[in-house]
Amino acid sequence: MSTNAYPRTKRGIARREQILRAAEAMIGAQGFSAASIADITRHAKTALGTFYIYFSSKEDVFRELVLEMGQLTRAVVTEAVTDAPNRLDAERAGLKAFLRFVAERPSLYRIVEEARFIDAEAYKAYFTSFAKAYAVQLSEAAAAGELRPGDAEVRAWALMGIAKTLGERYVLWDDTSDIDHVVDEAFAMIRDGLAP
Amino acid sequence: MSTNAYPRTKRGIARREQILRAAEAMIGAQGFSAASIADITRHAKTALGTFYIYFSSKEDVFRELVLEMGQLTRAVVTEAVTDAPNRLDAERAGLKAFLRFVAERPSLYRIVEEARFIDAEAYKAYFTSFAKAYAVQLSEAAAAGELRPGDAEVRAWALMGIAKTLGERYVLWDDTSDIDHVVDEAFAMIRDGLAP
DNA sequence: ATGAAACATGAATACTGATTCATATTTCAA
DNA sequence: TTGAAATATGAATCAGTATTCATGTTTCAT
Repeated sequence: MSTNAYPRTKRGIARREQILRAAEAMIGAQGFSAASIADITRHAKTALGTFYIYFSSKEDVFRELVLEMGQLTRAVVTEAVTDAPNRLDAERAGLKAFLRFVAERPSLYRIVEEARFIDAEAYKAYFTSFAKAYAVQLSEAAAAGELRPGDAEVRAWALMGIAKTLGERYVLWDDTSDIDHVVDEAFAMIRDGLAP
Repeated sequence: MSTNAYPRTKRGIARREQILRAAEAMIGAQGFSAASIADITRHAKTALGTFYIYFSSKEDVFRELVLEMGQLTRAVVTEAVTDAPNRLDAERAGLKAFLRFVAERPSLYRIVEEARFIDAEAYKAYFTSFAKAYAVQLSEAAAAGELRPGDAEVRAWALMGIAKTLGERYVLWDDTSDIDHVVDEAFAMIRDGLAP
C-alpha cells in the first residue's frame, strides 16, 4: 500500500534490508530502467507486492540508495583523512580511500552517477553538500599556509572530478590495474602541478 | 521499415536532420527514457512513422548523437589548441574551449554523460579514444621538457575529469558564474599544484 | 513528362513493467 | 494465550510507448 514507513517487527526490518540490498545489486548491475521491481523482489526472495510495503516506488528505493552512498562515502573519506598530519597528505589519503571504496561497492557508485538522470535533485544535493564541506577544509588549509592560496570551491569541484573519473576508468572499467600507482601519479599532479 | 539508410533526396536529408535535432533537444532536455519517439517527431513536425525511415530505433539516434558530440568536442578543442605556443597554454585554452562548448550545446553534453547508461560501449569508446590522443600530447610535451615528467595516461584522465565536473557544476548548473574565473583557478591548480 | 523509387502518414499492434488489492499469514504487546 | 496490527502474496489492473504496416504522396533521373 505504498507506505514506505519504517518496519515495526524484526521480520520487517530484515525484509526491508533484503529488498534494499537486492535493489542495490539489480540497479547497480542493470541500471535503473532495466532493473524491474520483479527482478529486485526475485533477487530478494520475496513476493512482488512486498516491495511496496517498504518503498513507495522504484524512485523511492533509488533515492534511498543514493542517500546511503552519500553517507558511506563521506564516512569512508572522513575516516581515512582524520589522522593525516596536513592537508596534502589528507588529499592523498582521501583519494586512495575513495578509490578503494569504489572497488568495494561498484554498484553504489554507479547508482550515484545514474542519479543525475533519475533524481537530479538528490544528485545535486549530494555533490553540492559534499563540495561545500570539502571547500571549507581546503579554505582553512590555505589560510593555515598548508596550500597555495586559491579559490577553494573551484578546487573542491576539480578534485572531486579527478576522483570520480579515475574511479570510473581505473576501478570500474579496469580493476586489474594498480590503484596505488594511479593515486601516486594523480597526487603528484595535484600537489606539484604540471609545470616543470 | 527500420532502415537507417542515408536519405537520397533533398527532402530526405532535411527531414533526417530535423529529426536528429529534435532528438537532441528532447533527449537532452528530458533524458533518454522520458523522451518518447512521439515527442521527438512532434518537435520535428513530422509523423511518428517517419522516425523509422531514418533511424532503426531510439538507441540508434542516441548513438548517432553521441558520435556527433564526440566529433564536435574533438574539433572544438583541437581548434582552440592549435595555436597555443606550448602545452600549458594549450591546457588552459582547451579547458576554456570545452566549457564554452558545454555552454553552447548543453544537451549534447548531457547526452554523452547519459550514454554511460544507455550505450556503455559508445561511451567507453568515446572517452578511451579521446584519452589516448590526449595522453600522446601530454607524453610528447613531457618529453620535450614542457611538463614535469609523469604518467601521461593518468594525467589525461584526471584532466578530463576536471573538465567534465567543472562543466557540469559551473556551466550546466549555474551558467551565470564567470567561466574565465573558473578556468583561471582550475588552470592555476593544474599548472602549479596545491603545494605552497 | 513520367513512373519507379523514396518518402510520409498515423492508426493499429505488441509488449513491458509499475502499481494495486483482496486475501492469507505472522508477529508481539498485553 | 490472543487478537489487532504488521507483514506477505501474486494475480489482476493500468498505463505508456516503441515499433510496424498498409496506404498515400512526392521526388527526380531518364
